[in-house]
Amino acid sequence: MLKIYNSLHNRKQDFIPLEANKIRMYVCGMTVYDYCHLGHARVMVVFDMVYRYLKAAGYEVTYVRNITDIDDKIIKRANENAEPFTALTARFIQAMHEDEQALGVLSPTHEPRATDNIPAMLAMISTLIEQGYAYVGSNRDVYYDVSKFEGYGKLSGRRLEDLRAGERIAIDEAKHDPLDFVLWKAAKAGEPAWDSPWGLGRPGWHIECSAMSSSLLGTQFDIHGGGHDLKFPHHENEIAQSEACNGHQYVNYWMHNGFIQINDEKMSKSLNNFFTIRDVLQVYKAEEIRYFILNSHYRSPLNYSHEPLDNARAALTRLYTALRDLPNAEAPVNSEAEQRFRAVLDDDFNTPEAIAILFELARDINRFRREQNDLAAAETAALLKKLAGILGLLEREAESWFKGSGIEGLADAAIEALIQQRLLARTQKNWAESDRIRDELKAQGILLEDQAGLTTWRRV
RNA sequence: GGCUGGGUGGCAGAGUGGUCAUGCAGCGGAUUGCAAAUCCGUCUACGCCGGUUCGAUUCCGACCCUAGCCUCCA
Repeated sequence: MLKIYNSLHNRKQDFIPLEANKIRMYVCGMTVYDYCHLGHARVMVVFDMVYRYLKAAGYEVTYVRNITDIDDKIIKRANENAEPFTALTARFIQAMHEDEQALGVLSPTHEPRATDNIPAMLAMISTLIEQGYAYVGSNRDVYYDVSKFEGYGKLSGRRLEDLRAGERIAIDEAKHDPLDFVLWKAAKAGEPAWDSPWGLGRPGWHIECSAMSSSLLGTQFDIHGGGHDLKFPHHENEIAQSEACNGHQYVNYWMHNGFIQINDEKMSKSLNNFFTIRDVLQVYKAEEIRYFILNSHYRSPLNYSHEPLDNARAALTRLYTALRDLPNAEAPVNSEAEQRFRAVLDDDFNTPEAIAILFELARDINRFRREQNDLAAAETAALLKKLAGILGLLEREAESWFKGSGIEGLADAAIEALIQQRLLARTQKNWAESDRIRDELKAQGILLEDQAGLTTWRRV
């Protein structure tokens, strides 16, 4: 039985989909005005893992992740660059897709863009106005009236009085209440704008998710995910909009992933302590980043530094070592290891425990090899690959992990030639020459390993 | 101030009312020409103070420290 920690109730709950064997899931995606950073990588990878596991668990999953391609930051950045905002967003959507592909993130079922869904947003805003949940402000902006929605604050555990007592809410004369949020923003001269019953303007941020999720998944669906910082106000406002508009519960299970931190502080643009995915890919392999993310629980904070990434490299090397040079085989069906693997993922996606099971399998494989039980080794390796694949790990060939691209440094053929020379020396028990060649290669980052009369090599 | 979370061995990071996380590192052994890899064994833990209990790192309460949200933010 799958259990999910539901942020709406702050506890783990049995997961029961609205429709048997089908899951409808929505995740808040990126605002595309810059390169994605590691925090975005975490959302991508975490929910990609969720998506993969739910499918592997036999569900038919419809996964929607939106792209916010119009908002204040986009307009500002486009103006700074003196380019149309559409050129800016097209460029960063492309970059985002490249980053996702590098990280082994599967494409969602749908990837709607805000600018393609303005009519659905207008319809929703109209309904909210008709039903008395929204009003047109003195500045022609349309606002949501939070006082009209009884459940406001239920996701984030806040009460309106507490929020009003806060000192950080900007005073805005156009609003009835400082907590009211904008649904439609009237355009200033020169800004991108769409026509609406309230004049030219653009949608507020929150309305896009409400409108697009409803369009693609229906007015009520199973899982809604996003970064922890979106819980308030973004997700709270989505609930207010959708439930007021549709008159029933919006989302059954809310999932929020924890942050990536730098020196125990949140990674963010304002603190200027962020690393883009492509920065990190200069130093670490994509699979190492993926391992780093999945080796902690998705709700925990995750501190970024070279140590856990180096650790990921060592850990993946151990796993790929177990897989190396084994023939293809059928994975055993419904093994004890697989059952435990599924059980820990059923427990709110406990990926660190799942990874621990992968290491048990690696040890089993190594034992079988030692016993010369090649069939059992190959079958266990197939199981290891199968289970790791649910996490999006160990999907490449072991040899390519060890030998890399070979673009830099010694060519594969040159390495092989030196290994042949060394083998000759070894048959003559010329250990000095043998060790000299091994040291020479080591100096160029090539590690030789002699086993059972064979010499294998890898780049380190 | 209000609301959420955390504090685990040298590091990272799970978990549990009473034998084992896991990976890296360390130590001992096997194997190896020597290594590497691998296998076997092994040492370092549960912020602090009380309470419940036969027994708490795990439950409860106080305290200390810490992160996040309350403003755009994954």
